[in-house]
Amino acid sequence: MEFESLKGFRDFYADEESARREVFDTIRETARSHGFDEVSAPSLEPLGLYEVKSGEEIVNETYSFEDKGGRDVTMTPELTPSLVRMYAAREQEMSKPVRWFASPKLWRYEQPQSGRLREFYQPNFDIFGAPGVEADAEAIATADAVLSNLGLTDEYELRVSHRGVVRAVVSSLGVDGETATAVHRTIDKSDRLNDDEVRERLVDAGLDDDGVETVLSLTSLDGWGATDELLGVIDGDEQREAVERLRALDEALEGYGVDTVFDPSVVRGMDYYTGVVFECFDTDGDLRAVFGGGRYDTLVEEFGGPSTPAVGFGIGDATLELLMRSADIWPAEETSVDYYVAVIGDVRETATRVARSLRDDGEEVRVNVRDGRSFGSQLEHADAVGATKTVIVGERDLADGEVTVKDMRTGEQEQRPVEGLV
RNA sequence: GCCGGGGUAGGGUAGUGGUUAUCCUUUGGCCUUGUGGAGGCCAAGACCCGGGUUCGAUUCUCGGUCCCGGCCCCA
Repeated sequence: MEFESLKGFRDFYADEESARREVFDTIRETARSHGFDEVSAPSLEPLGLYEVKSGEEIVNETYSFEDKGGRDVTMTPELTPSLVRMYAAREQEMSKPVRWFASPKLWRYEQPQSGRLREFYQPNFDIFGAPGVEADAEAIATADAVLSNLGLTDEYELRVSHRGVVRAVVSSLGVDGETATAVHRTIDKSDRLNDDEVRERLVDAGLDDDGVETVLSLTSLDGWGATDELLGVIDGDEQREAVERLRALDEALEGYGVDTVFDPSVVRGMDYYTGVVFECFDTDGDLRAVFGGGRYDTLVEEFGGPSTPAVGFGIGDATLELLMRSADIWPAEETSVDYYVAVIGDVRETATRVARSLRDDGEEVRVNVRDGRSFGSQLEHADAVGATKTVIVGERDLADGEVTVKDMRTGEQEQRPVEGLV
């Protein structure tokens, strides 16, 4: 084979695409049932769109190039900046809050790994113009509904935190720049590290003993009961505000019947998050985040729009597939069709008419397009392509103005008049 | 960007420094243009790419590439 697909890019053959489509249909239906309107955005954007607030790492991991007009452009590595741009451009004509759903393909130039590819799908849900905890809860509950509608139950866990918590802790340490970034990352990683490893990283970052102990007392917190203790780590306005918000969120989610856990190690990579942040992991802890999101209340304004609060999340398709496969609920990879029209003898014209009338009636129909194929072979083919029924159009029946409709599963068949088959 | 393990027909595999590279499956044809999922027969289909060593490389070696996994980062 002379050519193959690029590293980290996938071919979806019919069976695979059919399974993927089934999953995405469920996601789309969940979006609709939760009142999100579907939009879509360009796949190529000006590079500058991501330089504003996505974070340096994201920009380094993009497929970027100069186009023939000398513009620096980028294959979209995430959707939020595009949505924010779209929102800012038309916000005046839309009734708030605005709820958008989209399921774009995105691209990142990274080393492919389990649950990570260079081209992937990422269904996104966003709410613009609702500042309160009700919108946070609605976003998280929608994310939860997506997974439960897909058939997942206790295979996943929702973890919630607030950027204000980490921000307050870092500012109490009196550090900034690289040190602050290193502290962020260590907190983010702390779930997968033991205390000694966390301590080592913090010392490397340049924290003094008090600073290290402050961060450790934060990362050792776990569960909603620990929100009280947060105020013991740092007691300041920002911390209190974050704690109150998280408690209100927990309460609001009760109404949805959605369980979450408070986990101060949830930080999120995007620089634009400002408040509540959340992510979802498999319960076994083997996979990357299935989805992640949070509140970004300043991004719209930074993109030239009016001050607009926003909250949203994105679901990575690769990890979702891994999780569904491990739960054994990935849809069957097979294609199907309602009818196969078999042709025996010189009856092409009638067969075509039969196919047309079935299609006009909304059925999915595959008609034999190879004259001279043996009848046995046609039945075999009908079976192979997943036909529910086969209409046998043959000279013998046609003498009586009839065709035979065969149920491919039971093998039962009945004679039907050609006219008025439907 | 870095590190480790891999690459034999469409899928799964066996094997080898030297005749025609194994088996299962698949695909096409026929038995079979009026009854499929079974069976029989026939056919198609592969040593990732390039350099080196060698009389000879699919096999050894080096580089690349892709896949799998880990780090960084992240969905």
